[in-house]
Amino acid sequence: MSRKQDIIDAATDLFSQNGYHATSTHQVAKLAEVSEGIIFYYFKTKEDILLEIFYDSFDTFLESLQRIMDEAPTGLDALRAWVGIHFEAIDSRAKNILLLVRDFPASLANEDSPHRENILGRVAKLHQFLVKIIKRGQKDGSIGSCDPEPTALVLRSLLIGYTRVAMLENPHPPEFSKALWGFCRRALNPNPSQA
Amino acid sequence: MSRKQDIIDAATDLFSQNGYHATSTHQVAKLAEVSEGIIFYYFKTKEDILLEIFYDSFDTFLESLQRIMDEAPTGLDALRAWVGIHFEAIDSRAKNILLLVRDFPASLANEDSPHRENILGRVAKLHQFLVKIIKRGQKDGSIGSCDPEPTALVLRSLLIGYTRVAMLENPHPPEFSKALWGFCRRALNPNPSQA
DNA sequence: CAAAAAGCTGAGTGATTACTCAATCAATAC
DNA sequence: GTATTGATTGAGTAATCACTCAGCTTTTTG
Repeated sequence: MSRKQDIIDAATDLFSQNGYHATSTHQVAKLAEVSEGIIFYYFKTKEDILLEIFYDSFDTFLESLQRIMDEAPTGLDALRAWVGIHFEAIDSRAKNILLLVRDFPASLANEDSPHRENILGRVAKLHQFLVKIIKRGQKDGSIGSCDPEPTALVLRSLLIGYTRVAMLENPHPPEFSKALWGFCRRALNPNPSQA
Repeated sequence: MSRKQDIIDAATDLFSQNGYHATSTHQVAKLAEVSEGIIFYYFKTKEDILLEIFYDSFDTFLESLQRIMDEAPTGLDALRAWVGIHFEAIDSRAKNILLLVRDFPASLANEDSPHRENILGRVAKLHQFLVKIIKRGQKDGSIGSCDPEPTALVLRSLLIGYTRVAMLENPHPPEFSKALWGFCRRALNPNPSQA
């Protein structure tokens, strides 16, 4: 394994466990068993380590999503699989996801952050995937009629919030994930109810 | 206004704008037009300022929720009003909420944080409010049958996620908030659909 | 009014820490 | 075998920043 990967691994461990700010580059170097200097040979700044972890994780996530879309028979199935990725991350207490949930927002909120564009670009890509999935579901009859754009945003919000809550507050028993999916299914049900 | 409140106001401004870690106590003192020393006369540590802001905001939130429950005619109406509080916070770009959304998670994630109990206690209170609202809705027929505990968690997750997304990414146009509420209403519909 | 208490100041401090750099080592090229 | 390039080291540095404290001012109390 490359030195660079060692650094990323150690940083992911420490950042997710103790938080980005509470972790020093000294600690990262120690855990990765490299000198502190080399961190700054591979990364311009400490923040760049965080960003690289984020971009890598997100891009991997987008790739899985693409695979899911190709394999799922219906739009609703694709959505279920997308939701499932989140559950898996929660169950395995995936460090990179925990890291995102804990420490990411700060740099995003600043409207003048130089990373905002890169980040929002990836988020937009995910959003478009979801919109596609919803439209597909509406075509194949597995998802009811609704405006795909806002619905995609709602779904994204729900899963972000749920992942956050589940990872920060407590483990999530099966009935919670079942309830979440049931909630979505009812909201997206193609067969209109009698109001 | 008291000096202490001046400090809280300045801290809320700066923390929400630039982030907790990127803000120094020196800056807070300057904006509040007080000496740096007095910050530590009123607060034991910098973190205590953040916690006080959080506790105040959360307690105010819980009070509004109580009022809402007393006034709303049905469970579903109470839920709608609860959702509405979030929309108002987003629309007004409420600083204390932005602050929570941005900087809070870190101290929560550590299982051994001394604040974890206080925080989770308040969260549990909110959760119980929601459970009560759902049960009430099921009794008065405005909400369909579902397990109240997990459903409350799902609703809480959804609103946390939505507030986060709306505040960090972009303004939220009316059709988004409408879509969110429509999503909830369909998921909670008392009239079962034909599967 | 005197004394005590509370409120307030801002220069100072000690510890931390992201980042640098001159020097060494390893590998590749010629 | 020598030169060049890239990889790696770790001691050093400059800056930051949360927090302290001795003393001043204002308010309260008896």
